[in-house]
Amino acid sequence: MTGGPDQGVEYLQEHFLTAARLAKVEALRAAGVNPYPVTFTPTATAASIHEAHAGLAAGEASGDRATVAGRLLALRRLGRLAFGVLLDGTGRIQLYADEAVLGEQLAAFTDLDPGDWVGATGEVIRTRRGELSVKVDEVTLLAKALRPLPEKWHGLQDVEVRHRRRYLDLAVNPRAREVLAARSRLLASLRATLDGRGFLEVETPTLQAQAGGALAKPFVTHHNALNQDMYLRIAIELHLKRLIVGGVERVYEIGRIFRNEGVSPRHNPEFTMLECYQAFADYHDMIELTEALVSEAARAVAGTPDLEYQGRLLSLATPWPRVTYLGATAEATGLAWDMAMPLDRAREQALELGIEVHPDWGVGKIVSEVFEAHAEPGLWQPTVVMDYPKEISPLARDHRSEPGLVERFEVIVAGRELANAFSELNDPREQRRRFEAQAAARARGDEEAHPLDEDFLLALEYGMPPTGGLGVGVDRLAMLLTGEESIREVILFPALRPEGQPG
RNA sequence: GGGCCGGUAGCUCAACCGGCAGAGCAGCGGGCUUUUAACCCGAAGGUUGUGGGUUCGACCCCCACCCGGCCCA
Repeated sequence: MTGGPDQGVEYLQEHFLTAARLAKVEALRAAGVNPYPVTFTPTATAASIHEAHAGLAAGEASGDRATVAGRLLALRRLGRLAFGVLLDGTGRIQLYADEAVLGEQLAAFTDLDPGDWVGATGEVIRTRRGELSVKVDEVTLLAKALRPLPEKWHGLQDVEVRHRRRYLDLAVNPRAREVLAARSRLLASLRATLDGRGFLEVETPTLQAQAGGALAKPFVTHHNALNQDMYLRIAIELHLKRLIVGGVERVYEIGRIFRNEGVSPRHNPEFTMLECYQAFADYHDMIELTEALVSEAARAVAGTPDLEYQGRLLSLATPWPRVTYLGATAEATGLAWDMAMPLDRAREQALELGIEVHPDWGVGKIVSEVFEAHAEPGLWQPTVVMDYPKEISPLARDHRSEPGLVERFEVIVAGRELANAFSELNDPREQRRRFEAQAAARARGDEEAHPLDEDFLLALEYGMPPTGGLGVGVDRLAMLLTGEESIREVILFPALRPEGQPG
């Protein structure tokens, strides 16, 4: 890749493209013009002008004056007149510059470069060719760009550069702005739905002495003053439950969590999770809440629950079908599975299906591997999969009627997990036993097993009311609602390796 | 971690079997008073990701490495 950060001051002075812009900066300063003035006050936006003058006929002048500010995307010079394309936060508006109006000042306009930030004042007109424009009588350079913009027609195509320099992607590719805006509407919708139901939004620690609440490997860091290793959180769960213990009966957090896993089109090491907890609720209540959150978000972002994803129809319209975990696994494999089956038979069936079985695994863990490999990928339309094995769910309450299972569901959409929820385990002694089983797995070398969290147990011992809890993968939801197949397209600055040093 | 594909001018892309590395846009000079991928004329712009190797000669073939994309585990 060229034009990288390795190319500093010398590059700007030596390269013919940037040298030309530097020369313009110096010429402006010599003429007493500040190429980086302190501020500027526009009176209109591209969108407000288009809205206010939609009815203006071609060749007509509106009589209205407007001051706009934005980035110059293109400049077309035609002798004694010129046209510019200005992009502001709302869209594009044409600038029309005429020597008959500007006189000597036309040069100030035609000396601009695409990429420059510009303010312009003039009458709103529609040109003979029908383009709504500001007929410029005053132009101000707001910030000089020293580097050229990517190609105006093809935009910026290189995926790596689009991600490393997202500002360029946003400047020249309208799609980048659309995705950013869609994600913003998604977050606003999630908050509105929860706020409307009386949930309080909180922020809990991302830097923790112990990383719990999920089965995943954490990032380790170090606190110098305390001389202590710390972990970046892998879930929000355990702190929000402490708040439920304290009597905050409806609480949520939308926050970043960190998992030390490989990167892929569907995994970024840091990603955004919504978690919410509701006292006096169980997992049935959380199904309804999940449906509300997702269907409202679809309406806010896409305007409809009926989407197209990866070329296939995908309807988020509720209610979603409910299936059981064991039932879905049985249907996908043609084999019967239950928690009381002999371990040997579970192993044999898994091996038949090509699943490699670890000797420490119980029936629950084996079934979960089978489910993930054979059942989950086939679930395209949103499906509520209920009643998970206890062995893989150390924080969920025992099922009220099914031994060996817990009251937990996941929503699977497009073959992937979108949401995960439980009737929360609130018996402190049972929670301690679950943690102890996890600690044993950890001692056997399972790096993803849950650590025993005494501080969380202490909280539970003061009493947590019956509670339903829910986690929703916000990035995955953003992907569904925007039709993007890579998580890197819905994260503004996805994790990338540092660029290699040349030489 | 493994396999496949890619990295050429600021950007978007060419370059046949190994034989002088090109174009469009952007930039520079000139022309042009209704353009919107403006147009016309002219002159420029390159460590072909990095480092080795083979060869009379390498963008092209070989080896290693870096970055990215896709697939698999």
